Amino acid sequence: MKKGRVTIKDIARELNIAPSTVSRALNDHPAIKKETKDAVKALAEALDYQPNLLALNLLQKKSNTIGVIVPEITGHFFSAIITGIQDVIVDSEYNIMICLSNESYEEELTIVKRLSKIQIDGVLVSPSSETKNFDHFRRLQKSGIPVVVFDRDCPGLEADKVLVDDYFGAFQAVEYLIGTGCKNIAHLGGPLNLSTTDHRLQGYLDALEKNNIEVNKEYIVHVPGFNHKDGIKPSKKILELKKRPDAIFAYNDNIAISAMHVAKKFGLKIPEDISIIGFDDEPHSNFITPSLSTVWQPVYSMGMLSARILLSHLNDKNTALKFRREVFKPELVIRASSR
Amino acid sequence: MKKGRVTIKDIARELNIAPSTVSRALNDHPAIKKETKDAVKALAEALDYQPNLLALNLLQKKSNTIGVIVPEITGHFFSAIITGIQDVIVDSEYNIMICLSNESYEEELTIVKRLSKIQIDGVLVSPSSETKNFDHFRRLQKSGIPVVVFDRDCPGLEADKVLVDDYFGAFQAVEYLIGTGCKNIAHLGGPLNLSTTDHRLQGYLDALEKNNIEVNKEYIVHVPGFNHKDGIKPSKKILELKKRPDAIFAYNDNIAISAMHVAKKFGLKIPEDISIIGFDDEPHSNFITPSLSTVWQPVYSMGMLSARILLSHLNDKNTALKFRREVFKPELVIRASSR
DNA sequence: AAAGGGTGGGCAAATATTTGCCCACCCTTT
DNA sequence: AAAGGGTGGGCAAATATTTGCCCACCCTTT
Repeated sequence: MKKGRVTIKDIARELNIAPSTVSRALNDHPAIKKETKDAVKALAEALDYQPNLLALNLLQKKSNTIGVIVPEITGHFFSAIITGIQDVIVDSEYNIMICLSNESYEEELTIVKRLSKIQIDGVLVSPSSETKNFDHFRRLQKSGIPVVVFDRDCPGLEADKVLVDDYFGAFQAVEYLIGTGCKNIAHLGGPLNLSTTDHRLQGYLDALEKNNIEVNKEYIVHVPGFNHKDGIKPSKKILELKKRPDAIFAYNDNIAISAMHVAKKFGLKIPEDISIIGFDDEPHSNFITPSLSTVWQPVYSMGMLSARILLSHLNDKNTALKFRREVFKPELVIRASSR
Repeated sequence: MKKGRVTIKDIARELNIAPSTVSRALNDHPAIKKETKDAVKALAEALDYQPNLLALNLLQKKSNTIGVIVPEITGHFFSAIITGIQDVIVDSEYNIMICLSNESYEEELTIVKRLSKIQIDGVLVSPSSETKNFDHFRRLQKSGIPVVVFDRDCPGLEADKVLVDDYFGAFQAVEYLIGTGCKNIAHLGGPLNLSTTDHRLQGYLDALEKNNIEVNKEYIVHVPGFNHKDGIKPSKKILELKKRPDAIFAYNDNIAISAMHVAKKFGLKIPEDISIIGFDDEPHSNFITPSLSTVWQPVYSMGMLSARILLSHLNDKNTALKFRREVFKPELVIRASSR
């Protein structure tokens, strides 16, 4: 009793019954009479018996763990999604293992190998910005592991997907800018090779076209990454243009904030001289000066829904056959950084 | 071969040897001759044999997983620490399981129970702000699981600790404010019952005392949480004081940013009318206007060191006897929000 | 008295791997 | 010829649990 944990055999020996009977008693198997069950349960309680999940895992060939693969967590976006995922999963019998790909295809590959080695039961993934080939996810699916893709799409991969209508968000933001009289609207686009980058760019382009504004190629500059520092040079590039834009629609809030930073350094007034709109609605965006207009996304809900979809597959293997595609609508939030 | 994964027995059958021999061959046991080893390894390769870690876990009574318990991850602080932890652990044979206590003692308790049920091998923890009793961590230690505490101390708990010298950081910040001529320095303190809150407050108090400035109780207001919104009311309370302070030292950057926000609403100029200094040096703090003076902490390194200490215990059970206590020095970063 | 059926629970296999112990075989030595 | 020792590898237990199959026992029925 002192050494090692209490097992089903200890209880069996004590009660002079077979381990199998203890197992059945604890699981309320009908073939066991009430007195035996009661005795077993009482002793299990008394000895503080804890079933050994490691043995169960081996028997059931599953680890009761689901993997979550995200590019990073230092920003607010993925952290909030993970919080949503966690809050759903915590009520299930599953544990979650969070893995960071650091926006690297290589690392993502390693993670997937690792997860499949520990016999993960399901995977939630937002691919790295380098990932163009999705065969590693297909391999998971082939070995029976459901995969749910969130936020960043994997074009061509058949899987459950929980996405945001980035196109719509971008279109709205740019139409709003046009509506307030901006004529020369620049776009600080996201890193290339990302569905979100493409869709936001397309929303920008279509909003211009719909309003008969000609696209100026110089007004579109893509940033190399997602952080503040990644927005500085591109912002300068745009603001140094001979025909300086009177508005910037940025890929995300971080980039929008660097654009504001640079614009101020250039002596521009926001929003009088230039309107700036971001994307994501990070918590601090409301508290900077001027407060940032941006496109809000239901991040937490996306996390929750992704997790729920995965759980539904895990609980009912049959549903794994048809994939769901859920697209959340983002919402434009106008604050002080735009006219 | 098609159904289910390849096991050691499949290889044994194919080669007409015993499974034990296959196991020894794969593990380069000296009792196996080279030819046998080569044959086994070749076939294992050919069949894409993957050892079943679930079986190994059961045998070794360990899950090869370490748990990381943090209060939240939506802020930059814990996300960056986790990134540091992850970057160290990823090179080991361990997996990490991140658990969010949501600043709740109850949830923390549930997490610990869960982790001990899945027979976690080690734990890295920053306790919730509600946690006053550390018996759940002691129980882990008693069952042989090393516990490393980071950032937020658990007073009275004997364990490895990786902390920041909050006292020193606060002292420096306040002395700097005094040095630039501020006479009435307020402190927006952190949530109560937190080692970091206590130490930063003490640094504030001692810096005042050392410079013969009397403490004004009205100048000390504690915030209820860590986010921007939690700083609004306390900031108003302080700025509405008859004798308005000429400087604020805030518990963290979020709170400092709300203070800036409120100060601007009050028509105050920063730093002319009031200096503001935060704590944490979050990435956006450099990009707001005016850029925020703050106290930088080596977050990423703290994560790495915590993970390294835990790994050292896991690799050598003997070192578990003496606990390490590492205290990082923070650094004051002066920007534009202070005179 | 034999057959039938229900109740309660035990045996042993199964999950995949490692490892202590043993043994066969062969060569060498006395 | 017997003893001794080294090499190579097999047997079976061990890890903790579940579960298919079986069986003993008892009562009832014909």
